[in-house]
Amino acid sequence: MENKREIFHVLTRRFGLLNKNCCSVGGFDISTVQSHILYEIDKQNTPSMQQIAETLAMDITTFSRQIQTLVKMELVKKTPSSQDKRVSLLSLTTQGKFVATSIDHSMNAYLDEVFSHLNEFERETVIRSLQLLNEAMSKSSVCCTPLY
Amino acid sequence: MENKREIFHVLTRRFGLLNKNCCSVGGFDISTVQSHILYEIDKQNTPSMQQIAETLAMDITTFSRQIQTLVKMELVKKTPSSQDKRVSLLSLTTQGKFVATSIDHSMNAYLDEVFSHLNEFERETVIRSLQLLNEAMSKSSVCCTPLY
DNA sequence: TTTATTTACTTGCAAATTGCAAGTATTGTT
DNA sequence: AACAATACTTGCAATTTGCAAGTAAATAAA
Repeated sequence: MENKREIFHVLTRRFGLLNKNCCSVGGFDISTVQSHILYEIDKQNTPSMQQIAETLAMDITTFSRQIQTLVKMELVKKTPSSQDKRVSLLSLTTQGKFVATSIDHSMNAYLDEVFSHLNEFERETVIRSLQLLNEAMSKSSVCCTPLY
Repeated sequence: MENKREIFHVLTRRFGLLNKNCCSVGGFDISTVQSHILYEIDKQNTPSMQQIAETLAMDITTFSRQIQTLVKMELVKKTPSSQDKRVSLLSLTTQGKFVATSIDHSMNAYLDEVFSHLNEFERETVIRSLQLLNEAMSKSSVCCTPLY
């Protein structure tokens, strides 16, 4: 299979599957989108709604409602900014942090299992290549603009 | 970023974006899922519903309805099998074939643009690595089982 | 051959997700 | 002070999803 599209088609689907079966942690049933949101909140330093929505290239209204859900689940906390009262700053609750960490662990475990089918050299090459691909996509004008 | 999860998180999101902005062809507005369905029908030889649904790891009921939509759009044709009257064989209409081909072209163009940010050596390494990754995922027990 | 089981789908909800339009506060700008 | 811009939030309405339950045909068992 020399065809790039073919490779990406399969890869996309597989990533979807990987992301799907990763997100049930201690009674919580987290959707893929929600796990991405938790991940980004965890990574950034008390970000605003806008920030995360833009990073994930999500519509702000959809994002707003997802956050409402996550707040109800007591995984995310919304704090009004003292600087700018329009802004809500996002952070993980203790529970949220726990869930995010758990997902991170299981995702890494999944990935380790996947990579165990490669030898050391291949593993390193693949990782390096994915980084290169990420960089290429970030430079691309046709897609993938956010997610710096 | 040595963290595998980080890499996959970003890559997953970027793939999502790439897949999203690829699918408006001549008046038709194709969703990502639908483009994947068209792709697989085109690839396989008059497959059954089950076959495609399984390949794409989709719930058969969801799939059934997606096919109904695609049939209404006159992109897909459903032919009852003469061998087994329970089975519906899927094929692309002329229009469907055209749409599938157009999407394929534009996806490849997007990918070419992305890869243009790499040099020849990197390009080949990355492609080869993605193939390796696909193989590793196909061997994995934790995910990605269909999509042989 | 009749009866039961499995297979290949299709429909009935009911819930979740999405995005555009329109609205509410704030904040910044003439 | 008046107007525009920003950071969200709500009102739909369409789409998508999956489990349960149903139909019809094929296969296995009695």
